[in-house]
Amino acid sequence: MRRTKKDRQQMLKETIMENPFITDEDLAEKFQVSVQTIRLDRLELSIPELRERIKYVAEKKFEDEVRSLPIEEVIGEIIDMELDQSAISIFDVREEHVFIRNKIARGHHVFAQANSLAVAVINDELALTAKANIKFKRSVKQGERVIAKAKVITIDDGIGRTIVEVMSYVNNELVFKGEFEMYRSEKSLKDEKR
Amino acid sequence: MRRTKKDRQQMLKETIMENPFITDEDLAEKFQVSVQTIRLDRLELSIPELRERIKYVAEKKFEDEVRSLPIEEVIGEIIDMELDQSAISIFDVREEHVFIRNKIARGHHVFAQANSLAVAVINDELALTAKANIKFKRSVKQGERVIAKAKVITIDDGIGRTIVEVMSYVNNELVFKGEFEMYRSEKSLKDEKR
DNA sequence: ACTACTATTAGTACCTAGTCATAAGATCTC
DNA sequence: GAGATCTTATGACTAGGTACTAATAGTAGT
Repeated sequence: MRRTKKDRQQMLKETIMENPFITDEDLAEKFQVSVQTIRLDRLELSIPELRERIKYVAEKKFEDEVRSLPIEEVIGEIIDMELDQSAISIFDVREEHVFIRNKIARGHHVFAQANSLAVAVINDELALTAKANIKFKRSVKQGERVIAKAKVITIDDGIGRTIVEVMSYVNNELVFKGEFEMYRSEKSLKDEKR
Repeated sequence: MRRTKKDRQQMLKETIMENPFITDEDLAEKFQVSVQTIRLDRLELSIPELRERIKYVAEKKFEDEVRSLPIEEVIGEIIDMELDQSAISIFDVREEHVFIRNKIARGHHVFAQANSLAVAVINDELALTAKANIKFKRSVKQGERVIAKAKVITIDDGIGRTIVEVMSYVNNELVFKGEFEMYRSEKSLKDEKR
């Protein structure tokens, strides 16, 4: 025994955790034991073989991708939308959106939800944010659900600017307020709207 | 020939593209040809075998992960920093940051760089954005490098607010300007600073 | 010293999803 | 009908394993 079995198995776990691409042969070399010992260890620890490990990583990537791609288009999920008028989206604050230390949501995520909703509500090919005036009323914590409501205030076809107001709430409490001046490339299609 | 060779190879490419986890046997079944034909096709199209494909996906996921974890803390890379005074970060606009249609960077990414730099420059345990007044001067395109410069304007220990101004440039041209009013939990440690 | 036990190593057969090379049959074109 | 291209079959070999059996080494208890 180079070291105790327990020790080796603990290290084996960690080694594979941080590099799932390592073969039994390499592991045997690393721990100065036979390949069979490594296999027994994996069996006891129920660590799958190299190919299964790699497959698992790849499959997770695939899942993540299909999840992140549509979400990337609009931050949060749109639940109501009337083009050039109003829109509502919800956004669940998860681990990846918060500061590690205090679990408070990073400002730019709350902003991103509001901003992308402001972009989405504009009935146009090209909508860009020109200016924004925002206020974070209170901090949002991990686990909370933010409901953003966008309202188109004015559509000025002359200079191609549209003002959108976005209010975001957690449990009916205002947490964020923003006024977005949006640039649009074309005239609004529905001129009867105010 | 069920269909022409070219046709089949085109479809093969697409099939594997959208599901890299498919075996030659399944592909042979799907296209009603022998396994050998599929292998010849892959050879001609230089599509690697199943295991190599899976490995590639898994490896990319690994790269992405180590890249995204530290970057997530501050959007962009900090290249200069004097706490409570100034800071500079760079941010390369890539595919995932732009609108598909026009390759223009989504506003919230440019905002995120500026906002997280404003958070980082504050010499405090807890720094949150309270208000922000921002202007997008011109749109930023995919492939461009945005350099954000943050400057602490005032530190008011009385109400625990700090004003940070962030200017972002592409090739020395101002693309974004923002004034952030930051909330901080404690007094600044260096009171001699203005 | 002998036994009991765990830990380790060795060896074999088998598996999947391939590779490479060769040969033979099928189909299309001229 | 001959050639060229395409398709299929066959056999030998590979990596990185599983599953199982068997032998050996080392330590502890009596």
